[in-house]
Amino acid sequence: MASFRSFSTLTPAEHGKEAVLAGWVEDVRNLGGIAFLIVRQRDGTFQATIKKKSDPDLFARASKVVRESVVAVRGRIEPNPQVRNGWELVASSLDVLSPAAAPLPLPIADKVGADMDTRFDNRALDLRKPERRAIFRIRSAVAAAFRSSLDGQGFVEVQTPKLAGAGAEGGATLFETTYFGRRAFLSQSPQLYKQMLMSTGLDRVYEIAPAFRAEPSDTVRHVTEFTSFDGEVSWIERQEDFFPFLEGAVDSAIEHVRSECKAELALLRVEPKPPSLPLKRIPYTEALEILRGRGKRLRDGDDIDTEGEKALGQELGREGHELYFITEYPTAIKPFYVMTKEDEPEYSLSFDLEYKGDEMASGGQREHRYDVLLARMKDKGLNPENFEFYLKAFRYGMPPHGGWGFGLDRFVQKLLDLPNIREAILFPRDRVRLVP
RNA sequence: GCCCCGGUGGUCUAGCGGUCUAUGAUCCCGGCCUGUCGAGCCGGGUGCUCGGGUUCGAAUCCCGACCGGGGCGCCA
Repeated sequence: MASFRSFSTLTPAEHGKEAVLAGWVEDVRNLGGIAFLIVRQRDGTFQATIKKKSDPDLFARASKVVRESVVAVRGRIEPNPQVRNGWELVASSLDVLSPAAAPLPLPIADKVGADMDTRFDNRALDLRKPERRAIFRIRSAVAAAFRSSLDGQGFVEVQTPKLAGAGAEGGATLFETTYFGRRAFLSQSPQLYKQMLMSTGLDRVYEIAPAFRAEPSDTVRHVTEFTSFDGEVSWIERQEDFFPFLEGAVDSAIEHVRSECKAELALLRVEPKPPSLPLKRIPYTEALEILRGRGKRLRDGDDIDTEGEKALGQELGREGHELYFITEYPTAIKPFYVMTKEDEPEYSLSFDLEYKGDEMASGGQREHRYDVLLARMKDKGLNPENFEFYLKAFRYGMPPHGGWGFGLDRFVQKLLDLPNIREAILFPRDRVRLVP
């Protein structure tokens, strides 16, 4: 059995021949003696033409098709310069394979818009709009580029558990669930697991997987379930040693999207700028100086707040840097596993990767020395007993290593200048939305 | 969690004490039209989130609940 054809695969040699094409009816235009069905497929729309004179019954049925119904149209492909594609399907028969109910809960081809909430309540219909689907083709291209970039450099793609028996890094709020009567949590990060792998010989790993945060954040850049692109690399001598993997992956994603998703970018009216490597590195203390120069009051050791982060994005954007690292954050505001600078322990071998003034990734070199790690854990008020499964990996020989956690959804948002991270997620989860 | 703004036909909006048996568009239904491509023209259809209160009178003002948008905190 042959499947229905996509019209974009038709060749000029098929002009003049019979074909059956299926799709969604985007619009029905009945002009009295002639009617046009605008039928949408994955790559666009084609026109089916029905003449009353040649088949009054077909004409009557075609005129009554409810918009967004799925139909199959049989007819002859006739070249016609009057039509947008240069050809039309002159129909001889029409099957309504799945009629659409009316009215639609959401406009698709109409001239009016819809609120985000209405759209996400009817996401499957919302995604019928080509510009919505374009986002996810690009998202797919981004993930493919990440994979291919790292696969080519000896990385192993891994999957670590998303159900965990213990909380991870402390601070962050975890979703709690039950596991055959025991307490369990949804993973907020693969951090501890990917580090454990560093002790095994799987010394370059990455993972693209969901992460869960039970933080009641209500912003355009937070959701409770997001996709994290994590990487971890062993045998580094300094933090800088693994930066090329991350910036290389990001650069290749932008390049890949620019070359492979031209139609999607045009539809979304965006042109991501390729960065130039290596990306600019700005030490935290320098970032503070820049912000002080703009009149912001900051003391050494203060975290850079959202306002400051945006201001920095503007400042660096002016110099042509959309993507840049902020390095060497104060140790106090970083997790226990971060390695401190040897000469200035109040600062750490850590970084954030910023894109257009928004945080894409954070990471750094990890503390691989068992005793120091244990001490750091206690300093942070954590009970090492709860992390025994993790510490075991450090007790018997752990290479120096470092890595990152990178927000895929957030990256797609900033890449395409989407106003809200939810636009980059098929079925977003936030504080209030759990359905669909 | 805090701050600001908002909830009007299926959808998106105007109205912000009486002139609202509520505006416009889109949509849906019916009619006309043989080349539309944001099709056009004519007619019809569907609505003030909920609960209190103020008032002679509430879509409109006040209080509360629920829901939504944005900002902050937090972070990917």
